[in-house]
Amino acid sequence: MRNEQLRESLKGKVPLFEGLPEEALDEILKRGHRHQLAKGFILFHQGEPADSFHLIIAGRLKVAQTSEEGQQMIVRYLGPRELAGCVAVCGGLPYPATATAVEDTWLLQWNRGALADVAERWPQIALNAMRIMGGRTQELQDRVRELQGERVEQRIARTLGRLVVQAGRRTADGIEIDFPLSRQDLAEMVGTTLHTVSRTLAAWEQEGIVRSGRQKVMIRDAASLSVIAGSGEQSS
Amino acid sequence: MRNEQLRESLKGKVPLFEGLPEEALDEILKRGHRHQLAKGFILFHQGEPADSFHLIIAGRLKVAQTSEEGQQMIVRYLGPRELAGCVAVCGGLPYPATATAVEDTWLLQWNRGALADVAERWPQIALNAMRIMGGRTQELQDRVRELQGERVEQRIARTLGRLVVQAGRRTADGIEIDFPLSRQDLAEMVGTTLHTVSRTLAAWEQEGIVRSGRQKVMIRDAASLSVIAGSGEQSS
DNA sequence: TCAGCTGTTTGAGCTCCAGCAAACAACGAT
DNA sequence: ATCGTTGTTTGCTGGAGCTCAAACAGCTGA
Repeated sequence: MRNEQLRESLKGKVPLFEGLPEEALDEILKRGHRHQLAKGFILFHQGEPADSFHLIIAGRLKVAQTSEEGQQMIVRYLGPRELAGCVAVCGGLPYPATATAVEDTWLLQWNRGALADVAERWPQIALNAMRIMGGRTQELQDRVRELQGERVEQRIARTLGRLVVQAGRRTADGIEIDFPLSRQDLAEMVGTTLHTVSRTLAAWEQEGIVRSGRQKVMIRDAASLSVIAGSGEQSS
Repeated sequence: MRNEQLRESLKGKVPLFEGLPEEALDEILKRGHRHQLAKGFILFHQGEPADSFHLIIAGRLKVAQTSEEGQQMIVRYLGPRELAGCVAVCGGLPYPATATAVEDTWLLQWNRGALADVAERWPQIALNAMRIMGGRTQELQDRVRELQGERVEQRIARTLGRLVVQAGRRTADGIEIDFPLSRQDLAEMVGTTLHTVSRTLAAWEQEGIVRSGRQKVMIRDAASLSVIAGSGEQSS
């Protein structure tokens, strides 16, 4: 992809660079390093000092945290135009989680110094960064609340709903989650076991709400799904 | 309290103002408005536009979030030298939660404009703000992981451990949580019911790990507590 | 084509803990 | 002192969902 195309494809759509003049965007993109990561490879490890952050041009990353006892949790998936490592680099903290490519992924990378430079020239970037971090905090708070008060089925529905927004691809018979997503992955996002996820999806498949296969989920009836997400299905 | 005493009591201890020269601290404190909030009163409501943020001089605030369905969750308690509303104001977002005084509380308040001013003069403040936000994100991630993988007893132990650090007061027979904390409150922090909290504390009281009364918890054996927090007590 | 691996399904049992209920205790106000 | 309010204790019951187990299916590479 030529630089110009790249700029076009990103213009006005990257939250971190929102509100910047075009020449700023040009300059900033020029300073980033292009970079590729094959499916399955790790971009950074939890606990490493955060010396650079990454804008996803294409592909998808899984951000996951592991506790000392070995239990894993998926923090989120990141897609095109989203940032990996932004919270850590801005805060001067180690990476709080491990980022793995779940598809072949193209990135644009800046180191900490470059960020400081451009943030000084265009303070809007610092504001944007804080807004992004605030949004993430908000999301995590919501997730804690859900874990505390909602049933598993409801949480699976919510999680799928979010994935539809973040990574849904319209197809002939529904909206498909556009990257390989196993039952185990879904379980680690929701806070349950792959067994329960499997059973739940099977039940929904009966009702025609989803269709699913090996590492594939397709939503056929988003309305029903959001009813379940909102209230936890009190039917038969 | 005179201004000078105030400055002394805060110097070098407020995370947001870390690394600032003394004259900066002076100037900043001068621009803040003193402010008092009696026990039980609300500082700000969830959803309100965040136009000011607050440094706690003395007292304690409860930060809680309520979902549309009415279920409550306590995000955290804030004590002296901590900031309320910082994430929201910095990010230009509405307050994500409601802050209530659980004791008579003295505050120092700045509006958004004042923050922008001082952050422009001393950019270190912006960096500190981001580090604080990053830390909060980290904490919330840990909490999500705990909710997903740990038993209630373990989570209660962890929560008490954190409260000891944040608000523990050494006394003759142990460390007491230094503000009124009901079973219900603890339950909303942990993600369980007051019944389970009550039962768990009763069991621990048998073993001499805690002593508790009406809105009071005292830790007598912090070591045992952290063993439970770390591994979830597999004994008889 | 077959073997091996990884991911999925499904069953059975059991446990943790939420939900309901009712009594009890501490505190504050009159 | 007494009453009402608010917080706590404790028993009982049921069910959601975790755990263990085993079979099954889809993909990959030799």
